[in-house]
Amino acid sequence: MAILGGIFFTRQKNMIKSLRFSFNPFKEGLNQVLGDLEKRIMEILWEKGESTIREILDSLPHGLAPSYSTVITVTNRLAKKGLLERKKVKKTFFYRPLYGKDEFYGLVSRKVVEGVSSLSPYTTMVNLVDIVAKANPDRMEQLARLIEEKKLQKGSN
Amino acid sequence: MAILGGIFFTRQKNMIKSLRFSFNPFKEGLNQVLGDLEKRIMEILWEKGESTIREILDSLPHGLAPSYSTVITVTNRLAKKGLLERKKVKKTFFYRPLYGKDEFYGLVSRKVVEGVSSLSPYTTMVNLVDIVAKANPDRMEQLARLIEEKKLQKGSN
DNA sequence: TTGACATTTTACAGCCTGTAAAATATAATA
DNA sequence: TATTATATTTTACAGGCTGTAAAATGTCAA
Repeated sequence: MAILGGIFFTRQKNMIKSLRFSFNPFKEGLNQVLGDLEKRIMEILWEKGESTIREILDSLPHGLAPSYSTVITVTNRLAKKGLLERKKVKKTFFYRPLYGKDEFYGLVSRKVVEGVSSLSPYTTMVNLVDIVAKANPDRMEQLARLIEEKKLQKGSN
Repeated sequence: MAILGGIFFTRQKNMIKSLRFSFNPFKEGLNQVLGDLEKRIMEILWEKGESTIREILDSLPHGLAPSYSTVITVTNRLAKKGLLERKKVKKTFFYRPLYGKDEFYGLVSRKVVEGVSSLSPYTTMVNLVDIVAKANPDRMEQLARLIEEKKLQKGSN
């Protein structure tokens, strides 16, 4: 255990540095990337910014809340997967998201789009255009603008 | 077991109709969607069009090939996941991809892009444009064209 | 009927998420 | 200081996934 600026940091055995996840397109929203409990915990932490296990537990819907130790296990797994930072203040551990919610969405999107683009670039483009056109026609202009901007950007490099 | 047009079809207990998969953007190519052995089997079937377990086994790199029963298990799982059709001719089962390789890539791409778009539409667009610009600058024009076409298409509806 | 070969059943390992009891540590208090 | 309250770590199991394969069962052909 090292002391840094008055805060005690512990390195867990299997601590992992970088973000890890898999993507299930047959689920919805955050459940595409997180399990049910994982998702509920992340949402609490995004809301509160930083919490102890006890606080997380108390924030879970009463009656539907799992046990204290279950929350510990899953929260620690989120830390191992690179989603949370864990720091000890005095005697208690505080967990804090390493990425804001939007930032996290962005990282997931980035990684997934990279992956799917590497698999089949043209198809991915076609699909995105089609999906945007169907779901948010108003975004088409936005997309066109993004492309123009990117082209200019390239030109100026 | 039902007889249809002289071909015997068997419905497995847990036969699943529609395509199912999850996507791991930290892997490469088909391994984003399939396990190692699953991938090798699909590639053999895409190449051969249709095969028996025996043929699949014989097509696997000698020395690295798993046992006959392993191939059965994994191939049947691919059928359950909606990737293969299994039909019995006389006494032997033939396995055939329900989707061509490109078609499969397309379906995966479609589903994944749908999923990630629903999570965060704008970010997904930004990322795709950025990734395309970085990896295949020549595709930028293609993308712009796709958008124009889609806009026209919408106009004529 | 007996083989040879194919298919189904059953099982286990290792990874994942949800679940939680048991064991251990630690701080506050009696 | 000994006890109690609370937090953390360890250990474990279920159920889902892929890889692995033996064992049991089915079936055609000689």
